Amino acid sequence: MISRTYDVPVSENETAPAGLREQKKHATRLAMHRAALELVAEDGLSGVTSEMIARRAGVSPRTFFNHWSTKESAILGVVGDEGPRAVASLREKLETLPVRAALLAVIREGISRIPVDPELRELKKRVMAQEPSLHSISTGNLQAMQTDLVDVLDEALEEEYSRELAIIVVQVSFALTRSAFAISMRRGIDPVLAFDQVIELYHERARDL
Amino acid sequence: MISRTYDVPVSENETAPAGLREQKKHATRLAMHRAALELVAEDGLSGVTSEMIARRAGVSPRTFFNHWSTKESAILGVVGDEGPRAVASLREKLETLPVRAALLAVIREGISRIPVDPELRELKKRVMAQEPSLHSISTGNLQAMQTDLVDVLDEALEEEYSRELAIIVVQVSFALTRSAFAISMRRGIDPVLAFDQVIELYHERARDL
DNA sequence: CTGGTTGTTGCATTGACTGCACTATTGCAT
DNA sequence: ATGCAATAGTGCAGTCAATGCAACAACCAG
Repeated sequence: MISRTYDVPVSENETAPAGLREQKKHATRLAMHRAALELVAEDGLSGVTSEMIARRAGVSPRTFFNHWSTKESAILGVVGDEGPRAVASLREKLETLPVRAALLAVIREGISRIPVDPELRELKKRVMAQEPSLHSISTGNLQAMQTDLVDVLDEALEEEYSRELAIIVVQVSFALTRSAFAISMRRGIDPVLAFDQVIELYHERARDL
Repeated sequence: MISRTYDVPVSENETAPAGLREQKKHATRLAMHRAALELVAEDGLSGVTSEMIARRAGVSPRTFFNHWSTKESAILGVVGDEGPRAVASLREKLETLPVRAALLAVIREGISRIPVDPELRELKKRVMAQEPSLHSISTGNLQAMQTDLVDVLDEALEEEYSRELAIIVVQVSFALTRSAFAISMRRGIDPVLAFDQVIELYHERARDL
């Protein structure tokens, strides 16, 4: 069978300790992610090639692209397709929660699933600060899922302009998410914590500006 | 002097009829933009190369990249750096308006500056619908300006957590902008009109979901 | 007409990314 | 333990986006 590209999250505390095979694969992935961050921190995004990253991680250039679909996704340590999980989770929560609350809960869940390697956080913080173009890419990665969520909400809301409302609610919620990431990076705090603070600030103070 | 990349908006009703030179340049730009949209509508983003676009537009491949920094920016007909103008405008409006209103006014101003070619709107609508990855890129282009606006607001707000509040307000405002573009594309209506509707929906209905 | 400016082009090059065929490990069943 | 199937890693060749550079052509101002 053909080897494919994964783009699945990097983490140590992954579910399933699994076999030796999985472990090695994961170690390779982590090595590449770390190498990517280190190199970019040193020489800047444009000063680093996929080949350099591969070399420092001790793999062939081809292997690099078997794991990451782009150079940038290796740097960001991205984040496979959360879409399906998010959709299911949203459907479930909509049975007991109002729209906005349900959506925010789903997002919070997603954020808390991001692995937090204390070693890499500082590195990533520095990299994100010095390479703004990565921000767009990072947030772009979320975009895919948004469409699916809009569909779910559109279906759930049975009002007039439900599609428009769904779009707005999803966009605004992800705006809060991006704010949380920005603040989390800026202050080096846990993303979930930042998210909670953002929600509070938004409700208590941001509305009457 | 060296030829540089422009990435400046495509429009017919541009300020300054200018000399023949300007006219030709503009015609070339428009031809490329149109060619890009047409080709992508026909064969999809990945089925189109920069060379094909250049050929259909009747220019050399090199000229293509003299005008557009990426293949995608030609498709989107992107929009040069509105940053400085937006910053100045925001500073001015902050003297008479509250933060959120000032920001929204600046954005509305920016949207209304986008040229609206009825011929191309339909084409673009189709392309955007069938190529979701362009959405991320389109919104990514706005991201650059956001940082600057955050700085201005941070400075203007003299509260605690002013930076955090500034981030949130800007992110949310741009979320509304993206919503407006999405809806504008979806229904084929004027972006400014869509923006106004979004603002109203947000205030009147989206808050209590 | 003339010279300076600016848009256009060709050429060569780098680097991201992919398909394919092949090797090397590992997991599993016998 | 041994052999087979599945999957991770590799090498290679190729496509295409994007850029620097130098020559060239069109325009514009005097």
